[in-house]
Amino acid sequence: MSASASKVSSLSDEQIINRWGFDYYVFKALSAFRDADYTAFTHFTSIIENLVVRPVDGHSDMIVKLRCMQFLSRINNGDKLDLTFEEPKTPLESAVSVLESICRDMSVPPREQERVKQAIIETLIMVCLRSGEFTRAEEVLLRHFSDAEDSAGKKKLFESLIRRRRSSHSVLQLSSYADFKQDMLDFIERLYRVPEPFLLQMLKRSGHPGVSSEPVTSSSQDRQKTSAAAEHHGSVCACLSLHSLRQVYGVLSERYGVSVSFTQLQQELEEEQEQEESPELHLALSETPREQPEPPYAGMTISRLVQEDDSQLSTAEEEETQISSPHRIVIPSGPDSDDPEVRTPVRRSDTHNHSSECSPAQICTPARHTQKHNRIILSSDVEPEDHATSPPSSRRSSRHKQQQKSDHSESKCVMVEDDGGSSAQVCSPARPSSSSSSPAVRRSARDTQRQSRIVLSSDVEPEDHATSPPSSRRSSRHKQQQKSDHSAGESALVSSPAHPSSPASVRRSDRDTQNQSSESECVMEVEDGGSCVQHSTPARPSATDTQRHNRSVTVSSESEDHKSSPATQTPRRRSSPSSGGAHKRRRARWQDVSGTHENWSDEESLFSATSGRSSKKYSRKMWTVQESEWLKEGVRRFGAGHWEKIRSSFPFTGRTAVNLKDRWRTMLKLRLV
DNA sequence: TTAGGGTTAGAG
DNA sequence: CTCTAACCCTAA
Repeated sequence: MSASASKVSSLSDEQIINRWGFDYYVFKALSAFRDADYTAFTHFTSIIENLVVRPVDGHSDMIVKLRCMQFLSRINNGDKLDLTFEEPKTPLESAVSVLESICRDMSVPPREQERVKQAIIETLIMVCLRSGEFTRAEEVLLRHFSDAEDSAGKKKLFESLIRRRRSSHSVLQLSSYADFKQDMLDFIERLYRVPEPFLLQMLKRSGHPGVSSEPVTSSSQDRQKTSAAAEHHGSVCACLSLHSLRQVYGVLSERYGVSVSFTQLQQELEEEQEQEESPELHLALSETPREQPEPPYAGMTISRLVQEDDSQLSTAEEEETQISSPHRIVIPSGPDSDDPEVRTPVRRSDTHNHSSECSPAQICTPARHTQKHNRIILSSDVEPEDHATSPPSSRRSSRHKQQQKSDHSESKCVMVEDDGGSSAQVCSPARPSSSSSSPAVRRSARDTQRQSRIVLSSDVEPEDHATSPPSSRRSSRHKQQQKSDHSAGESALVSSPAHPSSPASVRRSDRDTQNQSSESECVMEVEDGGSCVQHSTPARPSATDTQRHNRSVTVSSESEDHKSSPATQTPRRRSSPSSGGAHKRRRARWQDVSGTHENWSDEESLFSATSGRSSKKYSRKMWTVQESEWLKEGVRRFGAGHWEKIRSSFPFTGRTAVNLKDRWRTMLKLRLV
């Protein structure tokens, strides 16, 4: 017990519940995509994006799901050439990158990978041709088009269309982008079947009418497979009859060495139930820890959990241990085999326990608590806002002053980074009334950036700067040879937040019919305006980070004298503004967040696209807090030096193992870890 | 692949 | 111009 208790306590209710929400919205997003309701899809991805900013109990399947969402978001916006998810790339090129990540993580047959990639490239070329972007089409053709024989004919055709500057051709007319989207969806679904989310199961179980239990169905899959997959993901919580349960229990207990008999167990359950209605026991499928189990699993009791794709059994052993306690039965979901999903909730007779059952309280997640907070951003929408669109631009300038200026500005929104490490964004209700009363919503609003900005930041935005074009980069640049001495300067300044590398993003204006862009009213309440793509969020610049670690670092640029030996010494945190500081700081962060970086590049946005491509050769991408968190978690989990492993265990995009290593070095230097 | 020194973008 | 986080290069 105690063990389990501690386990449970390691996760906050928010993490657990956010996880349920996450699973649910991923499921809904896929359903929407399948139904060709792309507006809804973008709305769901927006919600997900916002959700993930909060601490979430993350498991590895979360990464898989996020990748799928990223992929589909890019596909969804693939016909909008003016959008970008990653700096210079078109949405479909970004989709190819995501595809590669997916294939790396999930072992996709090379042929399939090639086929999908080729389909994406062909579509991209057609999109370019249709919109008259011949140069770009040519570029794509040369760079990515397969040299395979079977595509030689197409290549020729495209070449000729490009040469003749033809943007209409029967081939172009024939292929519909909508079909392409569905094809891509089929690919994703073949690859990873999303289990029915816990929340839906609960709803169903509670007898709520109108809940369809149908898991995602994929056109190309047979039903059987579907259900098998679902089971296997462990998340299905079907109620079994007592009889079946007994049988299943017998088999499993034998297999895993559980000595408690079913009857005993049942009695205990009943007793407990009587004593407290509380929900405690549920048999559930526990999640199998996907990667190696790290910590001791204390008791995992829980129910639910979505399991990953293939669950491996290796966990069986571990789980076994846990089983010892009578009430807690963990049944590993087996390999694909037939394991039943079990979970019965309470004895079936009492129907009403459902409710209790559902109570979150008990959910524990499986082992490794991995990243507790995954924060990812994904926005999908593109927003067509017209006018103004919030001037994206400015962000950079504001940055430095964040500290100060913030003060007066509002106080409402704050970003909280937690000290604990998780980063949370809190927004206090900044916005005024507006519709959203519910907190929940608050963030969601984000989707449109503008809104989000507004909402969240209410004031933050220094509007003024808005204009400042980021562009002003200084060209100065020749190398300074003199760098000599001080290397020191490590001042704590972490300052610069990420600067957006690119200026504003422009957002595309036309909203097309497809609805892809979600824009619309953004969802919930929020003001409708537009939405935009970038999500601004999280990224707080490093400064933030720093702070989060409590080291308060200064933001100021003042010089810190350099102490000669910087690194080691504590970079004094001097400035931290004491007292009131907190406020300010936060605000500052918030500022950053909100407006400032619109371009937190790719990374930031798992789903979002920015428009406006900047074609600079390479622009540096500042590390977001989320990325740093992942890195820390990765080091904690795998140890420093295992960069590649860490990289592949978190949804980093656009970061190489070397980048991770460099970032870690920087973090050490700054004593952020 | 990683470690570690050198280079560069870009803020102050 | 200075300074530094992010990047790059390359030996091991």
